[in-house]
Amino acid sequence: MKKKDIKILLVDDEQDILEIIGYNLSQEGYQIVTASNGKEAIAKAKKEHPQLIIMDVMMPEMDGMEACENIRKIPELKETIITFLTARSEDYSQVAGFDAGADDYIAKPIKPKVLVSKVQALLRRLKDVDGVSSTTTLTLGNIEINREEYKIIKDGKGIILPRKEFELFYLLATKPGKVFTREEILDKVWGNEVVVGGRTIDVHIRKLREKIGDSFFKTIKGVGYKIEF
Amino acid sequence: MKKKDIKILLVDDEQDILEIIGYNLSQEGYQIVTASNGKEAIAKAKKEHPQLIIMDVMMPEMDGMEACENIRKIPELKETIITFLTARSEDYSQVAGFDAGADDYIAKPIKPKVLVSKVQALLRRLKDVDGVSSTTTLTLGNIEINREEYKIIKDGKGIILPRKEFELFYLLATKPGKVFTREEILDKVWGNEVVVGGRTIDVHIRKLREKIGDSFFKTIKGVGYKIEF
DNA sequence: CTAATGTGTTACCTAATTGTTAATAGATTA
DNA sequence: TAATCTATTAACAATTAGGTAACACATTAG
Repeated sequence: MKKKDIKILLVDDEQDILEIIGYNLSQEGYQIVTASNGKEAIAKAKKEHPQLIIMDVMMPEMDGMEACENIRKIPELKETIITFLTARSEDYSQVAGFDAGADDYIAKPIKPKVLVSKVQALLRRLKDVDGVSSTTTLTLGNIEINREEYKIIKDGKGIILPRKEFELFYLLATKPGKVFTREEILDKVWGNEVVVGGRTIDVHIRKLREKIGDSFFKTIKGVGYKIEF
Repeated sequence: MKKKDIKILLVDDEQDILEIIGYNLSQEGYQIVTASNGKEAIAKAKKEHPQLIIMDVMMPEMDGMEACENIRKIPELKETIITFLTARSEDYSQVAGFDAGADDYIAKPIKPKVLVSKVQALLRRLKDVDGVSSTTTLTLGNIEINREEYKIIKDGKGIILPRKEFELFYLLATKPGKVFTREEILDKVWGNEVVVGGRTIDVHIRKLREKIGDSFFKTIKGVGYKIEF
């Protein structure tokens, strides 16, 4: 999904804030929709199906919490990320409207830069922003890979993998059957600047074979590795 | 807490505004106390212990900011919510106000209806306004987390946690199983601008492990921490 | 058949990460 | 004001992940 396909709903009763935030985010290429109270927010959310809602907690008519609860009840908006704008308060737990179903919060006063990077972080959860896939759970056969929990579940049993092994396995699992060349693997798991020796990948594959099962990993000589099951 | 037990201190140098706001809020059943400058505000705040202070920024003698800072220093008034009245589109005052310890601000010109609902939203933090309980407890397994009292109940026994420890535990508990990166933890528990040393999180995790039980907390090396039970 | 090339395996080293304790400064409470 | 609590840091210990060397094994070309 491209940035310009992402719609953000801003909800605040103060025009100023809507303008400032709206300006900054539209500069980034996002589509902006605004509402100035909870009721309006619900209506717009229904109509526009935004991917992200940034909403003030304190608002007349219907406050953010309430609106959030209502929005959460709408099936089409299950995937929508809702984040609150809250007056500063020291405590995370007080502020985070988790019962209401919020995903995150942003504390006032708002610095545009912070806001933008926060929004980007939130949207990273969505699939393929700018081509970078970031799905959280992969399932292949009897194996489940949970990125959020950093673990895999095979036949109901959880297996905890160290970071590199996990990343490697995860990479291969994103496209079962596809052969990943060593170069590709190095690039994606190790990063294109790191230089490692020639046996490094093999050793990691070895460990995966040990932990997950030899049969899953196929070596294509002279080319690379793939996963099969 | 009932509405009529809630005391609101209004501070403004214009008699008209005090009257209008005062009238509207007392109509709602709140107790109103007024002051016409910063010094008076501090005195009344000390004496009356209002739950909420609505204060103009621009005032003779001592302006709102200064008064706010002073009030914040008074221990008994730690819980008091302070909100400013500001002329519209002075985002300067927003930022500065928060620095002074304000919780929110209301922009002039003030529409009574908006004001009333905003006040209600602000007071929602207080327990049981109009009998609407806002007590929320998270429960996971045999552990109950009560964020109103910063305590958790494990196997019937209450454990009181210091703020940070509680916030950290609470954060992890909102999504059991999910791995929270150090970055994420810092952002949410410590705030996005605070910089703390490298061992701070570990130490807090350690204390939680001591108090709640080692087995709940999983370290994912190179990634972060998660709760499991 | 033998050399050349690529991969598998093991054991080991070390650098990065986390755990632990105690000390200190700052808050908070009595 | 003293007496506690908290949050943070510093210093050091423990752990583990990641990487490599060294060699075994396999495959293919000539």
